[in-house]
Amino acid sequence: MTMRSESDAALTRTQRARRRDIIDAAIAVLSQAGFAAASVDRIAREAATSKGTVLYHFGSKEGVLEEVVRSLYEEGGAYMTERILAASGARERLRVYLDSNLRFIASRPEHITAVHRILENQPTDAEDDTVGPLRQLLVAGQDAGELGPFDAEVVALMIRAIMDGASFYFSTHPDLDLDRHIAEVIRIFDRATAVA
Amino acid sequence: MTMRSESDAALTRTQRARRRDIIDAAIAVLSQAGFAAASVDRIAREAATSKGTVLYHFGSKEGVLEEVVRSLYEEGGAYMTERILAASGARERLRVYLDSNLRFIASRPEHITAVHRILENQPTDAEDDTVGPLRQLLVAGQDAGELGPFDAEVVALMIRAIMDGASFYFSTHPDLDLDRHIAEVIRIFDRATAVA
Amino acid sequence: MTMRSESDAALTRTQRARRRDIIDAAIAVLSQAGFAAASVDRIAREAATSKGTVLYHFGSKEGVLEEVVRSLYEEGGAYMTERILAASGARERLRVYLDSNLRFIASRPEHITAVHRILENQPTDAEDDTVGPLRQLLVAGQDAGELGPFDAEVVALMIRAIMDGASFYFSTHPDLDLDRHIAEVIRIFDRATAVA
Amino acid sequence: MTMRSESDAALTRTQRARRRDIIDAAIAVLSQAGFAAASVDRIAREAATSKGTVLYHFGSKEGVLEEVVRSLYEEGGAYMTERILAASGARERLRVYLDSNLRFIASRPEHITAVHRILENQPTDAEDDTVGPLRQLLVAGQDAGELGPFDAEVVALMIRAIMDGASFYFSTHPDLDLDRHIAEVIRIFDRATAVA
DNA sequence: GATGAATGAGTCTTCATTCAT
DNA sequence: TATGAATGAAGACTCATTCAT
Repeated sequence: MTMRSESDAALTRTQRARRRDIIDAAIAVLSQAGFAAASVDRIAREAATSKGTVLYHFGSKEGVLEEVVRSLYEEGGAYMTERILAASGARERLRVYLDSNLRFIASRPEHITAVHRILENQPTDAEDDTVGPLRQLLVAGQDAGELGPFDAEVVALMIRAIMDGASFYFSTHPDLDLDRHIAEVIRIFDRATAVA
Repeated sequence: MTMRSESDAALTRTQRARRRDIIDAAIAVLSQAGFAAASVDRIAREAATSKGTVLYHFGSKEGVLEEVVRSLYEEGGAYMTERILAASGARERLRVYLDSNLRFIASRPEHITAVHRILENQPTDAEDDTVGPLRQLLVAGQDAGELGPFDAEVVALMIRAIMDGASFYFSTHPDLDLDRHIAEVIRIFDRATAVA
Repeated sequence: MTMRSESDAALTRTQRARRRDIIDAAIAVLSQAGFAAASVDRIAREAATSKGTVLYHFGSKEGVLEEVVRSLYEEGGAYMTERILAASGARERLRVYLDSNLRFIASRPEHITAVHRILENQPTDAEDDTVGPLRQLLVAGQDAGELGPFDAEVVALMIRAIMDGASFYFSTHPDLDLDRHIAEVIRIFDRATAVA
Repeated sequence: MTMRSESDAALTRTQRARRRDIIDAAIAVLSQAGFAAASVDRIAREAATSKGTVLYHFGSKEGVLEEVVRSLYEEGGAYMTERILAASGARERLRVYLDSNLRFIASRPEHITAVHRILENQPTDAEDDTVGPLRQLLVAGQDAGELGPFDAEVVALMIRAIMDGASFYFSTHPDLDLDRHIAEVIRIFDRATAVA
């Protein structure tokens, strides 16, 4: 074991870069070749390194996949949370939720596809958490009289389903008019949640 | 050949019944344990038979999975097509589309989850075909003046995404009030596609 | 078990024909597709029957292969032995040996290829017996002063090797001038065994 | 990288040595137990290693067998080609061909048997190439007036057949007098190809 | 007599992981 | 830090054989 202090920034930076390379490679293989093809060896070759090195950095294949998932959530949270919190009013917050979510999805379709494939192939499915905050947002809007009397659970589910479906559609339609697409989704949920 | 009564089923399974058992087992394993866990051996044990028997009847693992997919499409087509064709007018046809689709999904959530997992783990993804007919239905309604000036492609995609998401939700919420859920979805798309 | 007397010629004839069909199918598969491809199932399909039927008639796969070998030896013996015994003098007998052997090989190249493939893939190799009679023929000729002072063992081996090689050559060169080929082989061994 | 002495061989096998071990094991199993018995597992055990290691080094079973064939051709070419080219005159060249060929066969009968078994069990058989050069040698000798008016194709085939048969005979008769055997073969073909 | 169905043993191959260097 | 080598577990598939009908 080599000694390595926290302040040894040069090495740490190298290490981080190498980890980033491997995660990027994993994302590329997962999104382009599918879950079954994403072996440690294939990811290593995509990252121009060796199987041993991948496992040296992440301990196990599961470690790599967890980092692929974690980093997406981290980036997604950073991207969306402040935008949504900055919005005032439930209606505006819903608009920003849809807008920032779809823009984030469009900005990294491969990463999102990769995470989908990982989650679909894992026994643990506790995705319900992603619906909770959204439902709360809607219910708060209804309580405040800003949003109409729709079923918040159903609408939240619809929105989640549309977000999940969007990544697949975006990655297969690179020439999409994103602004128009987003505007249309917002318009429809504006109508769906209107008070009148 | 001796005549066999229906009640003799335990001893004299016909080939069709054995195939059905295996397909049911494959659906159960795929939906409950995921694609990666769905080995031929696991499916065989779930069907209370042997690996060799599964491959004897279907030739290969791929043959089993293809039959899982095929049988769902067959059943789904039979279930929905006549209902939708029977409807008059684009608005009514859209309602029937949503209703029959969601009822079919709710009637066999495991089968649908299984097919999702198979398609997600296959290289070839040409699911766009499922959006085409729906878009045509919407455009026809717009041309006839029955439906408003929304973006038919976007709405069709939203509907497809919601259908795809529904099977997961239905299978994880068995106590769901299906009628209410369906009514809400229909209400929202009624609004979204309203002329005014 | 059905009763079947020896005089029940109709059934016996059927049975013999069926066995013959299966042996012919085995020969065809072995010679055309190789030993590895010669599964019971493949042989059965080639014979337009079922795996169960093949095993019913021959007990095991080994039984089929043994019959392929046995029938060739039987036919070969019947074809060659009387011709060779009818020849007078060692030199003439050697000529007839070469001639009848090569003609027999040319008459059923597939059967001979099939037997080669079987023997090559069996642990038991006691092919030396085929050289013995030939060596005796040569030695007798030398003792009688008809043949020269060559090494009988080596010449016998050469002849056997040429016979073995001939079947492969004959089956890959159907347009061969057999008479000329045989004449040449005889001429060479006439010279090789000449007294002077 | 530490310097390693030759005597350190037990601990630090180089990849080439390990590959050689596996090829030797494959040759041993093929020649002693036959093609059907030559499973990857059996070869691995013969090489005192594991199935995984064999496939790690050669990629597939086919890769192992190809190397068994390739290495024999390489060694045979190196052994014979220079000797034959060094000979002057067709008659002398034929003698050297027979001599070097038989000596090479006698020097590694197991390897040759192994290659025979591999080629016999492969669909593609284009062994005719081995006859071509030999026939050319004979025809050149006839054109030069050194060799008599025999059928070059037939004689070439006879020689090839004898070479092929020799490996089997040599491996089953380890106490053979090789020099005498070779001398006899050469004598016979000297006579067979004599001008007079 | 004949055959469809079933099965267990054996084969090749992939792959995540461990380890020595 | 990095990696080549090695390995065992698991998977899909083939196939000879058994058995009930």
